[in-house]
Amino acid sequence: MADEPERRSIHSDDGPITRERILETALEIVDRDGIDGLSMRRLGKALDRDPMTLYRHAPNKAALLDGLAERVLDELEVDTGDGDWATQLREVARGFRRLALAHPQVVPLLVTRPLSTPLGLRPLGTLRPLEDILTLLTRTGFTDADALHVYRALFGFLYGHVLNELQELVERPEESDDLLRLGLHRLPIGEFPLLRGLAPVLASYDGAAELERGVDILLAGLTATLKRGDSSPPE
Amino acid sequence: MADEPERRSIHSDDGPITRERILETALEIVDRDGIDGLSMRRLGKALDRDPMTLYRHAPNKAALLDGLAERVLDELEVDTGDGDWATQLREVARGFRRLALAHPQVVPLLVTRPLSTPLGLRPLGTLRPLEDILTLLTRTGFTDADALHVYRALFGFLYGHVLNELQELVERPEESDDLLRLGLHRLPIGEFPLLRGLAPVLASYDGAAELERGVDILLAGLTATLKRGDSSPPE
DNA sequence: CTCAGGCTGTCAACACTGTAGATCTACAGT
DNA sequence: ACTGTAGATCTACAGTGTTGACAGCCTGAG
Repeated sequence: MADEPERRSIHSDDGPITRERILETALEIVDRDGIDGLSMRRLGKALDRDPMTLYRHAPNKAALLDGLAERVLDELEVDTGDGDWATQLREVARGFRRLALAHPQVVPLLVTRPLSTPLGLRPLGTLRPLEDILTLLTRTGFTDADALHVYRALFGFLYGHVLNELQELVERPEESDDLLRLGLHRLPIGEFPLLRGLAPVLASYDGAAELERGVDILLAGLTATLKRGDSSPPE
Repeated sequence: MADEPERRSIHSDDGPITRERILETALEIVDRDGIDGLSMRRLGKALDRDPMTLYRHAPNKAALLDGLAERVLDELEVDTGDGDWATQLREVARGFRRLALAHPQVVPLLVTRPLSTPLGLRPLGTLRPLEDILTLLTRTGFTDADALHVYRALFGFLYGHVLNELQELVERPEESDDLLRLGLHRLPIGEFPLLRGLAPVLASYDGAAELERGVDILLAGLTATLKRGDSSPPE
């Protein structure tokens, strides 16, 4: 793609480091080795540069992690066209889930990083989905405030669902018995009868279906609850 | 409270270290200084013991963090008596929120730690709420599987709500203007008109009310969605 | 009583972490 | 040609989790 005629350094990599490239390789490392696998030194080595170079492009490691979360969240697309708001929200939910499954190791960052930064000071990329959803909803008749509430409910549920699904994901494929595969065998039968009984259900967890069901519940609840008040659009 | 006649060591603290005491002071540290403020050495110092002592009671720092999450979650009470399931769930939601607000620094641990451990191998204390809610729901007529779905929906939403609320919590009290206090002033007016316009609403965030509204939506959606199928209870 | 074994606590050491400070290089503008 | 500046590199420091060897105590067996 990029092959500059002049090479300004001994390095085999092309050109000076950009924030983009840093975040990209950082994402690779995190995707592969988890968050704890990312250290400045390792990142530097992966970029074939001295680790200290990174501090020219980010003040902190924390800032770098923020950037990572932003970068991943940037891939979330929100259709702000004026279609059916319900299906649009559903599409957002699916997109978010897709994102989370593509980068499971980043999800803790995604849901946790914003805790450290006040809303207004967050990277713009992080706020884009919020603004998009607000426009999407207000366009179809929601109050600003109601739109905000819907956003909160949706992302509240999304965060939670994704965390739940990622938990459920851990398995031990070598075992065939559900109880064993899930590690439930160890639970005292007397104290956890229901949980143990649910082994087969737990074993056949379907995240996509679970999400759809959740969104169903949410949308049903939303239309039912918001009906009293302003002009909430139908269907 | 405790003043043993015989002192078995030079230390001013009483008796040998217990896992309980470790987790307790660890919780204090985390509540005060955040998760990053907790190191084995600091914890050791707080307990007036050599840091290495801790490894007699926990194999890892990770295990210690797990224990912390478990300890906090243990405070969640679930009324498994046969009352109105909806209000019972609502009470669980309130309890969880109370917990999160009491130990905001632990919340990331709470929602994130289980990701590393398969469900069945998690500390029993962590699974207790799940089992309790299952009994609570099945007792009132839900299918096992449906009860599980309800649990998932509820805690999905709870996790998300709590994360959202804690984000919203950050403020800067020195400012009086909402835009400034939230740091929204910096946002380009052209790109984030709605978000900026919502400053007053954002500034007057009421977590409790937001939770209630969320639970309203959830319960409304649940009763509406689960109605087709088995015998879902009324009310 | 003596002795072994197992907890609990302590110490020193290792490999690593994030990052401050100084230094070096190379290019841009006057 | 000189300077300013931004990027990159090096060194060094304080702090991290954890391993392995060692000392003391308590308990139970012989």
